[in-house]
Amino acid sequence: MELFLSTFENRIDKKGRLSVPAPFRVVLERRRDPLFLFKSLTEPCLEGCGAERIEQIVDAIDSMDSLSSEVATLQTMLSSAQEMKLDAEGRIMLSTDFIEFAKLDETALYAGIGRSFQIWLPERYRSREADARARAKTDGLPSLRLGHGAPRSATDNGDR
Amino acid sequence: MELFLSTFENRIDKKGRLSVPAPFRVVLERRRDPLFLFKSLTEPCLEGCGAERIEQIVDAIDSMDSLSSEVATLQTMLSSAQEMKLDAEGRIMLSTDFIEFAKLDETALYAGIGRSFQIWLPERYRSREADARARAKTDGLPSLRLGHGAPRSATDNGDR
DNA sequence: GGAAAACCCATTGACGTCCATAAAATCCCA
DNA sequence: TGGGATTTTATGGACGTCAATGGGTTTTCC
Repeated sequence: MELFLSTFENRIDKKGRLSVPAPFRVVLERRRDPLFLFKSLTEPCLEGCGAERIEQIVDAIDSMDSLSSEVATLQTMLSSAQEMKLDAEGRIMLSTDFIEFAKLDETALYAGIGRSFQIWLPERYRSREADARARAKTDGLPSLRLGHGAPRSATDNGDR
Repeated sequence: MELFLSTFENRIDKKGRLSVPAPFRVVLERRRDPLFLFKSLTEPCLEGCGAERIEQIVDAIDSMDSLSSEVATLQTMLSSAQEMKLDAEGRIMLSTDFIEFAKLDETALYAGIGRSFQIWLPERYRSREADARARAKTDGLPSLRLGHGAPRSATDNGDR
């Protein structure tokens, strides 16, 4: 598998250490990509992604008007981003800044959403999930135009 | 890593010394680049970068109409730039000019924004960050669909 | 001679590394 | 097929290292 899927709940110990789910670890190892976490711009959760996403943002900033508010927004993302090093047991250390931002306490919920994942306070995530399901019932499903999304082959290989 | 990311808060001691965050130092050392600081043109903060970036600005000036006001603006940046020498412990000495410009007092906040970083008075930075997040919630996220790779939509699609 | 800068060393607290344990999943062989 | 054995995973704690910080001493330049 090469995508982040499913959800996992793990404990955060007193030192702020948090195990990365084993299935996510194999995805990261396979991509041979460092892991970055940053604070979501729109929701009280953390987002995990690979280096290519970070580089995308850096390049976007360089090509935009440096006075635009969009640049300020992208800079906010970068300045909250941290490269996470896994210890021998596959754990990351969450800074107090991260913990407070996502309002985490003793357990964290990983939600895999394909090419990236999010980290939530479990109760908060579940209530959002319930909202989303309710909305789907009233508003119907977003149209999924499949097939034209990824014109490239499966192997992506973003080395340097 | 080769980018300036994340934020760090360090103290300015009585002598005006300020530690450069260790991750930033390794970026500079790896590029074997001296560190330059200059006053931001648009905000009350200092900007830090390597020599490479300074040369970029110089080249940009050379290729522009020397009478344009943009050139004058860029020249203003250069004229405030100082090469910073690190002491054995990785600290720089801020001139009173710099300190007054950014209105720093006891602690300074480093904000990594990719190829460069900024130095802020912590409270000032945080209020600006809050503004950016509020804007992102109402205006939506900047779309960054450039570059190569997967033509995904923006980050997480939080709004609806 | 005095102020400021460069240099050197000490402290402390955070973080990375290593090791131990328990629970769960997987394997294996009768 | 079932139950014991082995491996993997999650979690917790101990300890060493290094970054950040502060203070002191020497050097440099008016």
